[in-house]
Order: sequence, then structure tokens, then C-alpha cells
Amino acid sequence: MTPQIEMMFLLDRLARVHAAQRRMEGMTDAQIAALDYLSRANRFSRSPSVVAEYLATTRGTASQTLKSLAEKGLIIEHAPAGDKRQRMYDLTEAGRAIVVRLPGQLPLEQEPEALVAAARLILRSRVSSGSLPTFGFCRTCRYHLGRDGQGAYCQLLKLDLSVEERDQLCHEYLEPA
Amino acid sequence: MTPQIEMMFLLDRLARVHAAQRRMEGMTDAQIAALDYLSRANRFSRSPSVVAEYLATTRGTASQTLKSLAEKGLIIEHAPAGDKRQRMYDLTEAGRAIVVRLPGQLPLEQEPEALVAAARLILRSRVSSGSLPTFGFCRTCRYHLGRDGQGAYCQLLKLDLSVEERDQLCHEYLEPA
DNA sequence: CAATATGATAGCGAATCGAAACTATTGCAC
DNA sequence: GTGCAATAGTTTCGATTCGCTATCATATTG
Repeated sequence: MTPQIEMMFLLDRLARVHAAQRRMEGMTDAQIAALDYLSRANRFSRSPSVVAEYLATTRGTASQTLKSLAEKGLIIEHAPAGDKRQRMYDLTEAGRAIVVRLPGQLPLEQEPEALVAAARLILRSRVSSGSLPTFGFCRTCRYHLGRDGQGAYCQLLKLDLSVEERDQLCHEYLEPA
Repeated sequence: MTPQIEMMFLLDRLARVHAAQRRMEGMTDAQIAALDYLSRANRFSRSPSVVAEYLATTRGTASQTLKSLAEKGLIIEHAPAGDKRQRMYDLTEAGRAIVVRLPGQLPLEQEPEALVAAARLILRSRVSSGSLPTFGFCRTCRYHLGRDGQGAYCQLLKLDLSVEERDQLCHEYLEPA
């Protein structure tokens, strides 16, 4: 029993226990995961296709999941400027109310940064074996250009980002070199 | 964005990506999880009720999952001596063949022990908020009495354990004081 | 004997997957 | 520009699974 194997076993059960605890108020784990994702993603990453990639499922299933969330009044659809095919989703007040009371705090006392770094490594290794995007935060993205104190600039999309947006998930995230 | 929050987000997506990758050979995530569990659990922890507790679901659902695994010929049921209500399950050769080729290796280079300890802490905090058992290994169990070189003794069940059994999951696991 | 525990089963609602068909829009080659 | 392939999104279908509740039979415990 190597630490690698034990780690895998622990993560597995943690995921199942977590999913069971999140399954509440008539919502499935996929719906909660999508809602939670939408609450953390930036305005360029909240479309059905991107949700499908995040959830590692098909566009069809993601479309259904988003539909059920919209019917519950937890998210709302809107058409962004530009590409007329795209749909984007925002959380409603009701949706935000659910997200904030999700069990979110983990007991990480010592060296939380090291643990997070390891989790990033694990996820990246899983993701790279397929062809799934990484979904990271602007502040550690290769395209990110900091502007001390006042927002940031994305070199990929060529536009300014607010301070809050630096801590949101992005579909276009690229690992630092 | 605290490390605790980011850790939660990473674990969430890791679970979904992992489940999607495991969903192969016509098996669902729950079935693979049950099969994997059975391959690691000791002979006292392979009953439907215990599987239900491990998977954080009900006995009814666990019974269905085990039934489908048995129909696929991956596990086989047998009645242990003692309590005549109990059923135990063992992996068949076909079942074992699937388990060994599951993606199991994680890229943990530095200080894996510290990571595993942190993961244990996270899982324990999740589990204790409900009433789920911890499911640990004999070698770190409070009931475990080492006998250098030749197996071990369980002070709870009052019987000898082989060397291999020390590295198997147990339902009765109790955290060290 | 009564209460409890284990397990199986049935019924229900919902979600999921995969695949496919379909619309609308966009981008590219020419 | 025109034509056509590719993309984004939705919807449908059938089969399967899941989770929950409840009920039942059996066996154990007190």
C-alpha cells in the first residue's frame, strides 16, 4: 500500500461522501456542481459547452442540467454580445443563496499551499491524459498581466479585467511555463 | 480565494473527471467504486450494509449495485460462518482483472505522507459531521496489535490477522487516540 | 416474545449517457 | 461574395442507473 494508492482511495471516498452530503433540496450532485462552477467562473466561461467540459460530460447532458437549474430559478440565461450562437448563464439571487450555504470549508491547518499545489498536480495529470481544459484562475495564468492595485489585463482576450475577475475560473487558462 | 476554497474546487472537479474516466467497459462510477472497495476491504467488511456505508448510500441501492456486479460475473456471493443473515462478496478473476487496470497511480513526488495525512483529515471531518464510519487500515487502527514479522492481532475481533490483512480496509476501524 | 439488524425487492421519479438529428451562426477557402 | 464545413446549442430517443422509501423475510438479540 503505497501513499499514492492510499491517496487515491481517500480521494475516491471523499468524493462520494461529499456528493452525498451535497445532494440536498431535490438537487443532484451534477446540478450542484454546475451551480457551484457557474458561481466561480468568469463571464467568458459560463456557456453550456464550457460547463460540459468542466463537468466532463457531453453538451447534451450539460444542456439538460442547465435547463433544470433555470427551471428552478437558480440561474438565468442571456445572450452575450458577439457570437450569436452563444448562451451565457448567471446565478440569480436564489442560486447564490444556495451556493453560500454549501459545505465549503475544509480543515487545512498546516501548509495548505502545499496541499493545494499537490491537488493541482493530480488534477492536471488526470486532465492531460484526456483532452480536457484545466480551468484555472487568472492570477496564475500565463496570459495574465498584473497591474498593481487596479485590475489586470488578459493578453489572450486583449481586454481589461477587474480585481474580482482575477479570482474567477477561466476556460482559457494556460499553465505558467 | 482561500486555499481551503480552492482545495474544495479542485477536489470537486477531480472527482468528476475521475468518474468520467472510470466510466468505461459499460460500468458506472458507483459500480467501479464498489468493485474497487471490495478489492481492498478485509473479509469482515464486504457485506452489502458495509458497502452502503462506504459509498454513503442506502442498503437498497448498494444491494442493486452488488447485484449488477454479480450478474456481470465480477464478484461472487458467499455466506460466511456465523450470522446467517450476512452475505459477503469476493472478487472473481474477471473482477480482479478490471481493478488492476484502473488508473491508480498519482503523481506525488514530494512528501506524499504529509499529503495523505491531510487527506485523511479532510475525509474524517466530512465523515464525522454525518455518522459514517471512517474505514481505515489495520496497521493504524487502535485495536491493532503488531507482532513483528508474523501477522497481527485485532483486539476488537479477538483474532489473528495475516500480513496482507493489515493493509486491507476495515469497517470497524478506530482512529488512534 | 418483542425489538432490532441484515438483506432483498419493488415501485417511483429523476437523472444520466450516448448517439443522433436539427437549427442557427460563424469562419474559411475559393 | 458564394459555398461549405465547422461550431454552439437544443432536443429527442431508449436504455440504464441511481437514490429513496417502503415492505418483506429471515435471523439475531434481549
